[in-house]
Amino acid sequence: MSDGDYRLEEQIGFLLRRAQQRATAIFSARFAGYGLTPTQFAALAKIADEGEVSQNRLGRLTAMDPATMKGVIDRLSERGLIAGRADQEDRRRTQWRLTDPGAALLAAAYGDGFAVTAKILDPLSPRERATVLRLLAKIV
Amino acid sequence: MSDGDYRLEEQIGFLLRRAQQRATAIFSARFAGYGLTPTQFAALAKIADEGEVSQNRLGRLTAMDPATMKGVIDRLSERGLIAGRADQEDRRRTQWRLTDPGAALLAAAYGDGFAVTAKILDPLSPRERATVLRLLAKIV
DNA sequence: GCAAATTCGTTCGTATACAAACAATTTCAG
DNA sequence: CTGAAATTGTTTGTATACGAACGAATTTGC
Repeated sequence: MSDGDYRLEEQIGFLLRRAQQRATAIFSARFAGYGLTPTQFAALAKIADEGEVSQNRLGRLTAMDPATMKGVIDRLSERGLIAGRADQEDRRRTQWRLTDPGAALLAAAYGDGFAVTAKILDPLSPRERATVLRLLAKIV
Repeated sequence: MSDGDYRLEEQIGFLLRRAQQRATAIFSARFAGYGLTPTQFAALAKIADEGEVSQNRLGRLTAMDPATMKGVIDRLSERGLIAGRADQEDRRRTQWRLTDPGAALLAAAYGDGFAVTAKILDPLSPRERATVLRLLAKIV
């Protein structure tokens, strides 16, 4: 396989990495005031959806492995945005829910979440936006 | 903005993060024998393209900031895959090139790079593959 | 020419991301 | 019922990723 054939800029992996860099940058700019990262926001949103959820299950819902999930949970918990309790039925589990400040912060932030999505997709036409979402969902 | 409106799974940022997780997993499985990460492979491929390249310029070509680039350079250099020399014309710069073992490893790995790309795109039709590359290039 | 601005590379701190190994607990199979 | 298997959460180590601040060197603007 000759060198000249491999064009990094055309590889899907490289494009995905760069697209995610731009997406994260747009998110960070918009969420600087909240002090939330993309993964932290995803965790809060999913806890809100579930009402109460175990740590590992939250990890599966937000696509974080257990080790990563622990760090995210620890930081949200230290900030008082979520609270955990030991599960009586399964003593391995910790169930997590939003605190009132966490719910209030999330409620205020949802609109910015939509704004981030809109800005990331801004270079595309409405038709292209639907296409890219559909194709990405297929390769996930 | 009501909670129920925000569906994490449909946000472009979340899809990009999950797609990249899958891409990285496929890369890691294929490149386990080389002990190369996606960014390390990208750096080697770009150094090969350039012949000789400064650290910051390599970072721009591979989409890594200077702090990240340093870590990647250090690990490739410690393994003897690349070698650096002080630039006489601009004494702030270090110029990097492949060593013979680095060039040999890269030559052997190119084919696996194509295989990774093919496997990531496997769920898509040829037409869809071209579309997703084109749309991702637009949002980068 | 020369001060200001920029560039190059480094360092520190924080936050994902994941492999691997682990103890505690629960579930499953025979 | 009981030993094996699976699940839950933790810890350690390695590797991106990037903001911020920094000294050294170079380029720019006037």
